[in-house]
Amino acid sequence: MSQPVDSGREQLARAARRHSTATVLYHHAVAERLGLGPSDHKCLDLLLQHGELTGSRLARMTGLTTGAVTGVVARLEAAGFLHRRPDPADGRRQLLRPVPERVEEVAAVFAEDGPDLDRLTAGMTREQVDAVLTFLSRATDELAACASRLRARALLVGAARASSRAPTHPERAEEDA
Amino acid sequence: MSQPVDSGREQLARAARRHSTATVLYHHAVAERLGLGPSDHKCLDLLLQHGELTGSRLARMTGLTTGAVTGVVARLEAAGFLHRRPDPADGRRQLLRPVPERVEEVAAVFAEDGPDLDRLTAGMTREQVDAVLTFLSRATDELAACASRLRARALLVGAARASSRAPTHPERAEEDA
DNA sequence: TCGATATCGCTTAGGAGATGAGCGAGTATA
DNA sequence: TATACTCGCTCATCTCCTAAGCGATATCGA
Repeated sequence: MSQPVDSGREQLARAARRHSTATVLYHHAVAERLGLGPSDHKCLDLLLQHGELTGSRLARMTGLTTGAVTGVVARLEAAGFLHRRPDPADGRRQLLRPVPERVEEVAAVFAEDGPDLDRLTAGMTREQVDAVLTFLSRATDELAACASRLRARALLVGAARASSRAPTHPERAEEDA
Repeated sequence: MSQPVDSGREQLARAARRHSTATVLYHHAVAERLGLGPSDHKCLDLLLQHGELTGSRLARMTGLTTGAVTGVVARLEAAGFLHRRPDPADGRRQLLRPVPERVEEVAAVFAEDGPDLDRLTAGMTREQVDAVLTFLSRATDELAACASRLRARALLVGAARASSRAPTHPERAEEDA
């Protein structure tokens, strides 16, 4: 292996890649455990992190069409994970928020069959944990930005193919995640 | 907020959760960019990390049925991402391996629209980067183990429902990922 | 103030992809 | 050698996503 710096970077790239794959597989397994599809779980996750969202916002964040989101919301509501109410400020909108009791069940799955954070940081100093925290936070922002870039580019290609005529499709990806 | 320790743990949990969601969304966006479905991308990822796998192993690792894997392999092969050859040691098996040239295209997508690792670790000492590396590595193992546990449990439930008669379904999840 | 345009969530038709079951071929075990 | 298992594949079926378009509401411009 070349210099320690390059070796370290490659090591990190590999580790991040493997971690990424493991995360995706785990996320899918959790969804199945909850009796949800991957998209449903994704949306529920976003809902838990944001507290309250509209359907269109959810569509923009996930890259799903509004039609797909309608299905997701219907399933999540039927399963009792989600409560919806009309937006008092905008008659077109629905405000979606997770249902606390059901959310606790989700949290229970994570507690029972999720990674043990204490074990992950065992033997680390506060400074080292902070470094991990910084890395995760930066990576989250980067990933969200990259995903939005990728989706925006895909839309441009799609728009070029269909030329003008904007469909129901999300007009532009959202950097927020 | 309570004690700094608890606060730190919760902070880490939240960061990990957000990072996880962002990862899943990014993974999906990359798949679309490559013209692949999420499962296809997942399998390709595993193939890239392991070099060569059999179909049944892929099914066990992803939790997909063998029927689904047949479709995944057919699509990946048609798209030129994958080469397959019969296992000389076992006439039933097919050995699947990624095609180098196409893999470079995938790598190009990551390079162009992937997170910049240097920026993520900017300002960190070697020791801090090592901490991140340790965390990622441990988390990867934990996630793989948890996913396999979840899937194994789901299979038990399924087996209890269908009682005996094992289907084509993956008999047990694999810890390896 | 009022018409034009956008956005919201929903619906529908159609298709892609996953499941679940079962098959023949090949391998391991008794 | 006979039996049980594993491999990858096929088929019918189902679920979920896309693409397109609709009515209702909101916003902007003249």
